[in-house]
Amino acid sequence: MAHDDRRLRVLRAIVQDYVSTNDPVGSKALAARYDLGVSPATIRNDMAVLEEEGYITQPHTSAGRVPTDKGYRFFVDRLSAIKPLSAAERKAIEKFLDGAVDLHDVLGRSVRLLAQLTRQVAVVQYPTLARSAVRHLELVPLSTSRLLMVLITDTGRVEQRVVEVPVDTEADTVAELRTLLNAAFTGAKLGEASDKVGDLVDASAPHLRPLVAAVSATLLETLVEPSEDRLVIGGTANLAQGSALDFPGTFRPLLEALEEQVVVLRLMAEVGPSTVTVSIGEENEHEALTAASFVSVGYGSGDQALGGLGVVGPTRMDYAGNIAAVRAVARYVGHLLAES
Amino acid sequence: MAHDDRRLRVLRAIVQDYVSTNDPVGSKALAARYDLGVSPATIRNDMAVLEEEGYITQPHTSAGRVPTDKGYRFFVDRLSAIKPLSAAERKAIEKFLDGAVDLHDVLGRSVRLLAQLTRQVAVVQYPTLARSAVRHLELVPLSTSRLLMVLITDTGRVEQRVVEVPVDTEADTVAELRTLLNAAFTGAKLGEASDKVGDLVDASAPHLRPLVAAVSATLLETLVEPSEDRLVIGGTANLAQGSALDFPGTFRPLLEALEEQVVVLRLMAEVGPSTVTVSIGEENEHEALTAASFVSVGYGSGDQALGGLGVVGPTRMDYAGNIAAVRAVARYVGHLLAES
DNA sequence: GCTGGCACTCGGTCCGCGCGAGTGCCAGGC
DNA sequence: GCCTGGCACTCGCGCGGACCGAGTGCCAGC
Repeated sequence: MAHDDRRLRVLRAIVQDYVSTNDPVGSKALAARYDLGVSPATIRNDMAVLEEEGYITQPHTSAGRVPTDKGYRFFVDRLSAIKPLSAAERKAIEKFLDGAVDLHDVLGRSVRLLAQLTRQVAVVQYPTLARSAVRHLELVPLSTSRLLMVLITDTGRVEQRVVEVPVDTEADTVAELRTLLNAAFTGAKLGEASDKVGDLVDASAPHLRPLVAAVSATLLETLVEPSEDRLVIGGTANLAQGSALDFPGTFRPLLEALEEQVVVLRLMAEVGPSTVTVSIGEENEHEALTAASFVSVGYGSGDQALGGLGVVGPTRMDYAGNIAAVRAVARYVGHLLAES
Repeated sequence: MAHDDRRLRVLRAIVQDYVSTNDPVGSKALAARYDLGVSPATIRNDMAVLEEEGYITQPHTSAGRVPTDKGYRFFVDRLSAIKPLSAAERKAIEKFLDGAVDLHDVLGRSVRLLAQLTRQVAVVQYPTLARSAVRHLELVPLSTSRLLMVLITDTGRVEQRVVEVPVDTEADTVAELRTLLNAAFTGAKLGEASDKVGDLVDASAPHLRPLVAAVSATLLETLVEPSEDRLVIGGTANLAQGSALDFPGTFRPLLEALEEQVVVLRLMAEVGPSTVTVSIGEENEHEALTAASFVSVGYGSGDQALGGLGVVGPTRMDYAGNIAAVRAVARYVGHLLAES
């Protein structure tokens, strides 16, 4: 009804106002700045209801209202149209990401870009190995009993491991082994590599078997932590902005949690491609993030995300803008990775 | 003389006290806590001299004294014995760095370790490519006109670049090319690679020449920014510690400068192996660092540093401890890199 | 040349007060 | 029935003054 509708508009106005001014917002200010068509007194009544329902709260008596996590959640869920980026912004994105020479460069630029667009802390995950495919597997002899295995994926990741081989190995054997392994693995998703290993060992010539087994084992090891998950973080300077205002006490725990990576990776694990996930304040399980919001999305062209990226900031953030920015950057990153 | 000697002891006591308490230190407190053998009044006289000479200063009248940059410099230059790390600390270092699987892992652990030992922001530079030697050069055909060049160095760095080749190329040709390039470059320092390129092109079979030229050019491109210099930063949370106390205004500019990397890299460019460099406050050219000190050293077993590492913190830091920690970690990193 | 004493300075903290923003409630009007 | 204007009330914030104490510089005496 018209009733609820107005209340929604009031809530929206409160969120917008608070996000931009960082001051608890009162009924008079609302009436003055937003064309709600009613008097402050009416707005007060609505605000009382909104407060009772838990969408807003007063920091103290005789102060204005501030959205609660629930209020932000409601607001975010009703964000009808994602505001598209301006032409200038799109231009900036292209210009920023263009000319990246490799994966590291692409992700480094992305994180800087995202931090700059949103003025928040940006986080970009490397493409997961499990969902990448083998482009090439290289073996470099280090000594007769040690090989350097270098895995190159189609997403541009490179992992290297030293393999201790059980028997002394000559150059010819290594070449044989390399050919065999590449024939078997090139083009295969790493997540499915473990299925192939058994058969591959059985099917190899006897003198290669222990070698195939050793290298395959090392290959599979790259799929577990810590190498599997890597993260680039940027824009932490943005935290120092209104830190005192936005984060009670200090934001040290937040920085620590970000450096831990684990926390962020867990959040990122849930993201799907093209659907932006927003988790707000107390919705975050980790304690250090209960005053923060996390906007994230997967990137990658297929149906399954190769990795995730997002921004972390105070719950008092420009959700519409950040969602748009995160989505746009993810799309570009997806394209760039598909291209190379 | 005994005179100057006592004054030095007073300065040292002031530095130590201020570092540990973060309070401007007065004559009475000094006399009480440090066994200087004289009364507060005498200390006051010494302090007046030290202030006149520019080693200490008062934040305001009726406050205690605080060391100036010059005071810290003097103190650092007279740090007679570097206090060795405790056995427990050495143990911790070994334990922390042990089991690293690759370069990324080694440097990531080092930066965390250093941040933890010093409670400052830690910075670790990747080994410079120019001073690394080629371990292997791999070429993976992407299409008939594009090759993926993967450079693997003896320091564990891996760089990849797409090479657009001028003519369509078949698998056999690529194999030839790979053999040729590896024969030429394997074991060579990258810094000296440019000398070889000319001769190599001339000496190659005519059908390979444009390919050799293209790949060599790309190889040399890896030696310039931005790929040449990479940095890992950790422990930024430590900045949030006493930030308000240690950094006037906010420490935002400092975080920004760290993220820029360029500033730190320039500082790092000057470090030599085994000689710890300390630059204090205003000695740093970059404005954001004028309230900070930087303790750095090169790592690497040879006579020339492969890269640098260090810590950044307020001028009010435990120089002796940080120097010891930085040096110890650098030594371990050097060993680890030499091993693999 | 060191020491104890003394007067002085001045920043930090606490307290009390007035201001103003903002609220809740109520009676009246569309 | 819902909105509106009016009104009394609450309470955080900012300001100014007073107090306190740490610390200093100076000086006379040992």
